[in-house]
Amino acid sequence: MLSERQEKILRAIVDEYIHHAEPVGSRTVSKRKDIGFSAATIRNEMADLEETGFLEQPHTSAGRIPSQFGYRYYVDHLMVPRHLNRSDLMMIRELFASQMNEVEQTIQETASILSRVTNYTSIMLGPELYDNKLKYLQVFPLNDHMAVAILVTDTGHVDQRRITVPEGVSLTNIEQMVNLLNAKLAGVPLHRLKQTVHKELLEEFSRHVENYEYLLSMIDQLLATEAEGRIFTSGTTNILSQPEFKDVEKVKVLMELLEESDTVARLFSNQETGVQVRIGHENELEAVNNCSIVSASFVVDGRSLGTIGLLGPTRMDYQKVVTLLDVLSRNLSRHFQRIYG
Amino acid sequence: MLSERQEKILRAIVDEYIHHAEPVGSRTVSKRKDIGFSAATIRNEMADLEETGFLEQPHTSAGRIPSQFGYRYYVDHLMVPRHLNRSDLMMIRELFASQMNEVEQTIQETASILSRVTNYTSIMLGPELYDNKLKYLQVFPLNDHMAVAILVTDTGHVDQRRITVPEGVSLTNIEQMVNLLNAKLAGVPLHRLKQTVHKELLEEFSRHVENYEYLLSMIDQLLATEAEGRIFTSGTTNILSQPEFKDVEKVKVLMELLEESDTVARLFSNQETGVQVRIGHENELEAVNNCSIVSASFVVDGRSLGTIGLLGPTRMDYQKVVTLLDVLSRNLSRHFQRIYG
DNA sequence: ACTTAGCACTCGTTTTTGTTGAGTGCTAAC
DNA sequence: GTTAGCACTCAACAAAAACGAGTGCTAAGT
Repeated sequence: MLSERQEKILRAIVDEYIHHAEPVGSRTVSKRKDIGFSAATIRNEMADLEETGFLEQPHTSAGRIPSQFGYRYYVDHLMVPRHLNRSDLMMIRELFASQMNEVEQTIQETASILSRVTNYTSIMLGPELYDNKLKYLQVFPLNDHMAVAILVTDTGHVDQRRITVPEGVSLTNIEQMVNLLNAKLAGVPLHRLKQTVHKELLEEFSRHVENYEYLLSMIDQLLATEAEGRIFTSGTTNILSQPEFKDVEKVKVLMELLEESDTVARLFSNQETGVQVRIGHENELEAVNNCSIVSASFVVDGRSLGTIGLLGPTRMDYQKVVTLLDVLSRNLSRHFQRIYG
Repeated sequence: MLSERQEKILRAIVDEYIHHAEPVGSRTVSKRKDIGFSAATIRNEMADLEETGFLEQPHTSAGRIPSQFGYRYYVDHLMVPRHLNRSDLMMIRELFASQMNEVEQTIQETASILSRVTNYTSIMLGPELYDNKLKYLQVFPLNDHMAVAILVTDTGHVDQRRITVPEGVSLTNIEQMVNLLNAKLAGVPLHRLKQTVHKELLEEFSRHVENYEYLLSMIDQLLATEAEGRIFTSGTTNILSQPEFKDVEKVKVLMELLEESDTVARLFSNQETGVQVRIGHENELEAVNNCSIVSASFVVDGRSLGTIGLLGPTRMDYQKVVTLLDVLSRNLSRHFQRIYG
């Protein structure tokens, strides 16, 4: 356990390092208002803190920087959630006061604000459409061999896909099919559509719909569950402003990671309630072992609808970021609750 | 005018520099198979080429690098469009052999291939929906105060938006409205929808539709022409592999530029037929004065449908890039022609 | 008249050496 | 238990030296 004085010193060092990105020396700490001890005393404590693993020394004659363990302690016990400043609050107020009907739009703009306010890279995972239920299905023919299919889900998401119409299928055929599908598939989760058709409806089809063999390929195109682009990022370039990423090689690793959507999804998915902080090695992926990821999910009717998160160096302004994500996720939850509820 | 020998030398230098990114010395040139002169002779010619502005010398005792003027001459007169290698050709074949019904998907995947094959950043401008004509309009109510509107255009593009239903508007109202709008707006270009309603249809509305005042706000939401995300990029991180961008600051400038979609659209828009090469200062924007942009547009029924382009350092593999863009744009044109035609 | 070997010279890059100063650990005094 | 003082360490910066790729010029060769 840390003494009160040690905590004071650790907090001071983390604060200092977060803002100046340079090893903190004993003198710097002792000069702070909230510290009443001489540099020498601090030095002794710092040596202890290093021994216990809270601090590290880049080299013998340098100041100390927090270890990842130190950050963890800071986040868990030392930091005081800070109030947001006026202008940031205003931005958020305005965002949610404006009329945003589209889920995607809301998410994208939230991400944008988040990255602008924090100067980190923000990432948002949109809702999994996966288990949304089909509400309505429609097909518009475009010409002899092409048509547009539209799937509306219970949450109001619209999925569209262009499909090719097989030779020998008439408009009436399509209509019949669509009617039948609508009657039978309403309420079925998207990811089970195809399965349901193949297992339960084929027979029915053969009885009610002419030419049904030709229609099969069309149905399959229609019901394919697509790999969806539900990831939104903003402020990717902010990474470039961080001193820990002045080396292009490091930037590259991160950027490439951000381009792989499944990796990002895995990295940011967050089942917990409240704000979650993952520091350095607490992240599975090696590429982000010197980064921190802070995330929070937003919830409608008790079900997680998506996640909102930030990616930055381990030297992250946790105080600010945590309150910000807390506020934003609550706002998002409320916002979507109002739309869906 | 350049002598044949000078052309040979210039070509050699550009080739060499494109592949090794380092100033080319007289010895290196003289050692090439296609050159039959001693280093001393080359040196003399090089001095001349520098005087005429085709070459530059980073400093006194370094080799020469092509000037932007030199690249221009190379592109216009010296380079021989190279055949694509087998594996690249295969990739392209496969791409267009696969069934791609979605315009967006096609474009995105083409961009992806383009960046992988070239190791530059690829950018594609999708079709302007702007003057597509409305084919069909539909509204699905989601609950008492929300609905989804779907607009299908003559080219088969589907636009969707979520709208709020004003207090006091009934389902019947909506149906009436949609029917009337469909009857009156079919064939009107998207960007003139709103205008058309306000100028020509308001009176008609008041006669045929109950509660039409309440519906007005809904119509406006419905017909708003949105700023569309028609830009696709791929391989942004490739920039980071170029030696000319080993300085983070330079990367930052470019990356930030790539995040502004209107700037990108302006930079890449290309009205010409065939492949267009813009070298360094030939680009208006200062931020890309040390970059080259090569682009080609694809065409359906004589109308440009979009542009496909590459962003890289002025030291770009023009031979490869030009043929590649040529092939891809032709393929794209043919592909879309088949779908739309 | 053109080409080329030879050589002195230039200048960025790399290596070496020297200097500085922030910061430490330890000791001894308070 | 706290703090002033001091010797010590070591990265960072700067100056100096060595290196070498490449040039321009000259003079000899064809």
